[in-house]
Amino acid sequence: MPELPEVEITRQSFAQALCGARVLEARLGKPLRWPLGVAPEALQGSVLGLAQRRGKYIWLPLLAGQSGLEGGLLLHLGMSGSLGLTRERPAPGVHDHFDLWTDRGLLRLHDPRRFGAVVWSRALDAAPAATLLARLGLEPFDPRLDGRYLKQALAGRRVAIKQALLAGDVVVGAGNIYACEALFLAGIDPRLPAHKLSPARCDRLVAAVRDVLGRALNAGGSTLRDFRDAHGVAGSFQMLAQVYDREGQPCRVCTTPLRRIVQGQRSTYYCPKCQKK
DNA sequence: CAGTGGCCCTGAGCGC
DNA sequence: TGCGCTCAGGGCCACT
Repeated sequence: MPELPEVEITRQSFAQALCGARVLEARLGKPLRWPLGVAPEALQGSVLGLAQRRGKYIWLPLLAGQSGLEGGLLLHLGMSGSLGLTRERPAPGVHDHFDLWTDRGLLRLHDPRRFGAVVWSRALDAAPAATLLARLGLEPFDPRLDGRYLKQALAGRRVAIKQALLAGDVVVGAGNIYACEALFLAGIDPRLPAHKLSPARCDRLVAAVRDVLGRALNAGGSTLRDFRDAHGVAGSFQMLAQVYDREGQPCRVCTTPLRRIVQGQRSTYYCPKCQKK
């Protein structure tokens, strides 16, 4: 479900409300991608700081308060995760795998596939958080990101541009849907070897990534499926997918039937006419 | 080093 | 209605 816009909207939807909240209890369900790394009881008494985002990770600072542990939780929603913030604390369902019960309500991770994670770390710049974030590329709206940077970062990389974008070690945030959409907007064939992008096309791709992610953010997260923020509020549907999940359907620009191919075991959708090598 | 494929897990959708 | 198959918005890791 969640690419950068969805993660960011999720973060925004609970960050203020929980900043300053005291942890009363933490509970784990089934194992997630990685172990929490600390006994849930140890989180009791900590005070939550303001949640931050890096790539598709959310960092929830934990301040020691009177009796708690100092550090934070690094959260990832994986493919199917979502966070909910509620006043009450209903009994957990089978797919509710992490609860943070505070004096301001319940933050609950719901994640059927369990590719998501909640990992305790003593600091954002200490292991294990720092290790997980180490290989991330620039944030899409980082002013240092421009065509020149992209060109240099892609130098010597023979993988297809779609896969380079998805890898997240150059720019973070564009997952499978938005990577397809950005390449369509930029008019670039997803199979093009990354190092072959001209400087002009690097400029266009940076602009396209920002455009797609920015519009999804403005629409309140996605747009494309069933995303809801931590209050259960759905995103608006202002951003129609141009190519994603539209195999065989006419390109909205030129009416050519769109194609689906597989790259790195992930589906790629593109327009064979609008997107060039 | 860059690139490839496997894998973690559950649920939805489809053809038969 | 049920079964078996494929696929799904992510990303780490082992291996070549």
